[in-house]
Amino acid sequence: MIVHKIVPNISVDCVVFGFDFEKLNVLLVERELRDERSGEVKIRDHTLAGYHIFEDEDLDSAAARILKGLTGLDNIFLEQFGAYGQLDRVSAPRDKAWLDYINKGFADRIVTVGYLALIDNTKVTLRLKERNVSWFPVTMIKDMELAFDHKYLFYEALKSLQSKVKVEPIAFELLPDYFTLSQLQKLYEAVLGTSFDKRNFRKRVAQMHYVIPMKKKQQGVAHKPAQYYLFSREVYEKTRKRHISFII
Amino acid sequence: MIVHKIVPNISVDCVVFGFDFEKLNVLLVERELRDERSGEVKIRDHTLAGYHIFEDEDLDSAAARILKGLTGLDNIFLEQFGAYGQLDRVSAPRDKAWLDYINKGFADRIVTVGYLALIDNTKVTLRLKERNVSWFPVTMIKDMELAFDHKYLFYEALKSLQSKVKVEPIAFELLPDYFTLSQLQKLYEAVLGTSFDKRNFRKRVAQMHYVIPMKKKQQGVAHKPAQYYLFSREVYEKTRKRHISFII
DNA sequence: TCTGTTCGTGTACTTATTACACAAAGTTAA
DNA sequence: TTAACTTTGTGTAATAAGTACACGAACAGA
Repeated sequence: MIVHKIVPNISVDCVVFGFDFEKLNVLLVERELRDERSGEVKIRDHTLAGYHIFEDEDLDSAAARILKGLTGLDNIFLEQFGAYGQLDRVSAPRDKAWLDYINKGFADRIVTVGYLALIDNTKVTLRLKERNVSWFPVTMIKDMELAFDHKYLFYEALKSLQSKVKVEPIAFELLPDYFTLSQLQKLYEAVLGTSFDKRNFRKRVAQMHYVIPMKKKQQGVAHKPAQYYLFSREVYEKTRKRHISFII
Repeated sequence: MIVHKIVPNISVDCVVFGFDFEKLNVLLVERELRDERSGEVKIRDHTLAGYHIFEDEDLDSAAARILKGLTGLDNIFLEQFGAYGQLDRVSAPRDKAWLDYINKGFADRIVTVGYLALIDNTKVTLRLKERNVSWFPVTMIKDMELAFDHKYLFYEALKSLQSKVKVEPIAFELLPDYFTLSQLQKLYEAVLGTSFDKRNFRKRVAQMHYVIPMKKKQQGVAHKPAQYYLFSREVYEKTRKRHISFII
């Protein structure tokens, strides 16, 4: 087994989003510190999925490694949303206590690179419960305690997702290979926190020639079955408008 | 004088853009290494404006410090465009030789945070020649030798500028407080590498109510004098469309 | 006063955006 | 087998935005 040396002052943190066809969720890891003798819980809160980078890996690989460990998945959509180096980002008392406790030789001053990860919920679910990892609706985060500056990082990631989703076809990363238009609409609504008119939304999608109806329909639903669609990256690449001209 | 300790494995690099009313330029620092005895030039190329961060400053401050040193200006528009941590980004022979030469205790493996800086050319020019710093047209970069991975970083910054300029009113950071519509158009054209129809461009600008005509006109030009305009951030903030709905 | 230069404007056509309501196709349960 | 339930899928009319395209007006300088 190869032992990797960590870089003590550089980490990556992944904000992992998933969509359950109802709402947008984020993956968090529970953090718990108990008093050695009394067993009393001293810290119980949540953190993003993150860790230090290794000396022999680059940033993207570090993020991919962390996600692989957490979800078992490779080839997850991963994109940076920023680097964070505030002097006090790791220095709250609870966080210092935690770092003392795990005592892995991390520095006092850690710069972290934030990664946005989008995963297709239908491909995962299983391996999560092995560890104290679970999904939380993004609307719930505001009321939660998060470690370090992770609540701030989460909102940075969400903002980044919201702007990217308007301009790149990344929403499909959150959906299975085929999906209905209602699911697509719910996804956009969940990400952007708005709602759309169904007919107008579909008119728009109809202009995206890379969202292609399949022969398949829904089965076994207690209502008119919906048509399935798929996202074609090839068609996207070929037909994407070189929108050179939407100034603000 | 306070001596700051540097963080040996974290730097920031600034891609500083300026606009001279004709073309888009980028600020580069000349790097020269001569043989100690013969005086023979061993390395002569250019680098971005960058340096290691200090232990007692955050990333944004480090970038601001570097720009202040180079241009004398405070309050420059500064925004991250990414973090770069490839294992080999600093290991080309010429770059190793350089790092040996300056011998400042930098690490072999440096993660850098890229900052995009936009400056109003009319406010600077002076202090540049103090140091071996000068403007280069962005179109010339492809034919230049740049240190480390700085050519790559430059193109990353350019891409980031190109996408941001379509969606945020940051172009104005590159212009003086008042400007003509032709200057604004030339700027968009220089940044995006396209050209626009004059009438259509103006129709568009007319929808941006935060671009406001002033009483002033150009003077002393050998043609019909142009109206000056200004950018109002207040009006922008008030009237900006919450464009919740431009899916791709 | 003539030349050269850049400024500033309008129209006709096509394409997108918005607001809004109801029948059709399934399942389930009586 | 029928009725109730639920979600799907569709169209129109009116407004706004995007595109392609050409010429007179205002100034400096010779």
